[in-house]
Amino acid sequence: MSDFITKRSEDINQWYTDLVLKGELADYSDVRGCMVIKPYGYALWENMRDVLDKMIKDTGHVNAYFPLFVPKSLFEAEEKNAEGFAKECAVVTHYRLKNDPDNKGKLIVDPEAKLEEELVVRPTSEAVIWNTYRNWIQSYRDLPLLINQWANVVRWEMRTKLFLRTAEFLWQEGHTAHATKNEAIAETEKMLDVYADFVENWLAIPLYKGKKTESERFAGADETLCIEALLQDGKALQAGTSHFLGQNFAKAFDVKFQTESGSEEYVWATSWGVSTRLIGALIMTHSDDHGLMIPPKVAPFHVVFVPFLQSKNPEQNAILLNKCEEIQAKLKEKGIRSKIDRDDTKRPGFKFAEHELKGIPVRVVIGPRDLENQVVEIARRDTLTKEIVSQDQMEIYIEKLLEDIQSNMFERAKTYRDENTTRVSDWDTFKKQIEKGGFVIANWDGSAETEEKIKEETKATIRCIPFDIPQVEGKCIYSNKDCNHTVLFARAH
RNA sequence: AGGGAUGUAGCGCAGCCCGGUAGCGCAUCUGGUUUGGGACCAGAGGGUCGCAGGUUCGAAUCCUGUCAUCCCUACCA
Repeated sequence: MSDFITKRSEDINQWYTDLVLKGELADYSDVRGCMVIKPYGYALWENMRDVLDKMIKDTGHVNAYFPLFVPKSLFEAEEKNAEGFAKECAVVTHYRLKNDPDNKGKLIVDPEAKLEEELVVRPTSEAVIWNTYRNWIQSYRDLPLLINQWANVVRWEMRTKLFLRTAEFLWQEGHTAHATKNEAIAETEKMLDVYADFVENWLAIPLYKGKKTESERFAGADETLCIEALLQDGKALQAGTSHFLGQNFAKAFDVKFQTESGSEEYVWATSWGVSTRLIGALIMTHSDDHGLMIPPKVAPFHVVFVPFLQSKNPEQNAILLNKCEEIQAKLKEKGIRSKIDRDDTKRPGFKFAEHELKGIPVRVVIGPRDLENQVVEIARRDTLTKEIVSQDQMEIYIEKLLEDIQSNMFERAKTYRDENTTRVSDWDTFKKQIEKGGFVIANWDGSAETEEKIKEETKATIRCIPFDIPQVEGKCIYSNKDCNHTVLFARAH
């Protein structure tokens, strides 16, 4: 059947693409490198966004919106940041089209309408925001300034992959200004914890938290903290980052404030972001050969009802649908989102497969036999098991079941992650382990040269210097020098 | 950006070598029989063959260019 998806064991990249397309999360567009997020995928994003937005606000931040376009002169003000993004920027050079005199009905760029200064389509908003902050910050009383924005950004990628790497993507970016270095560092750490909380407890994706090495650091940052996930293809994925920007942007944009004692100082900055890439992480962490598996806490629908409708039996259909609506109303009181599959042209087996493909956590099946017996059949997506449950108190059963599914999905992902995290101490084992996939814990001498050599020879990078794995004395996996940096290696997306 | 492959109906493909009326399967629509794990029968609709040039009496087919997608490298959230 054409609707079947490729098995993970056959081709995991095709499996992933099948899940996104056939699960109706997104579609390819006719625009290079850009995708269309379909209603079902966008509903998932909205749920994720709403939860995270609340967490960001609960930690004292407010939302604002800054322009899509960045004048080139502003963009280049912070040199390291500009250099880091330069080769993936889309640039607007003209502001007008006109009719093509040689080709009726076609348009050409009007050469008369060249912009005096080119506009960079934001790959990130530090430049525009810091240029604005200069005007907003005069005194220590204006600090801290804690602002977040939900926006789209563009990074001109050569090779794209649905959700995981697209030219345009949606994200949130927080940009904060502080009076002291310590306060900015605390903010950087706090937001990393917010991300970790969100990703582990809502998306059910286990993480390693840590800090980036200098070579993996965000351009323009003094320190980059990150959360790293392990996907089912054995590759690591940076799921979110939080940057301590020092005074780099304050100096580049001349953002100073007057202290209580009257002196003038540059402010300290942070920025932090997560994107629609998290949807890719979610898909690649939880799904199986039957399709998507969406954690209940962010699923567009918690429950789908499949009544056994028969096109020639409208009376019975009405009774079945009534029963579904009755249960649906009770579920709604508990905050459980559900939908009823009212299609009477498809057979039940087809529908089961369809809803499994879309990853709906719980399926409630009800037919004439169940009506007689006052029961329903409840199937859970994570284990694919079914149970017959009495119709009274169903909403309590389902509420509990959703919690079980959420925690089971996290535990299962954590087991996979832990089983694929290996500590090694010799180079041969290191290479073999990297080849197999997963995280490899090893000691590193701290030098960029060693890091680079390891990358050249194994394609593995240092994902982070992890916070939750003890730093131990030992010899560097590559150079054999004594050292005490214990780091996390993996091949990454 | 480099190497390889592919663009023909909504999807998956055949036809191309050897130029001569556009095909198949799935999906869709209509009617009927079905319905507790991806139903069956009959009929119907749907395509400027990625796009632009060229060769030719004639191009899906040959030639040139171009764009896009997929895989492998490089880069990246």
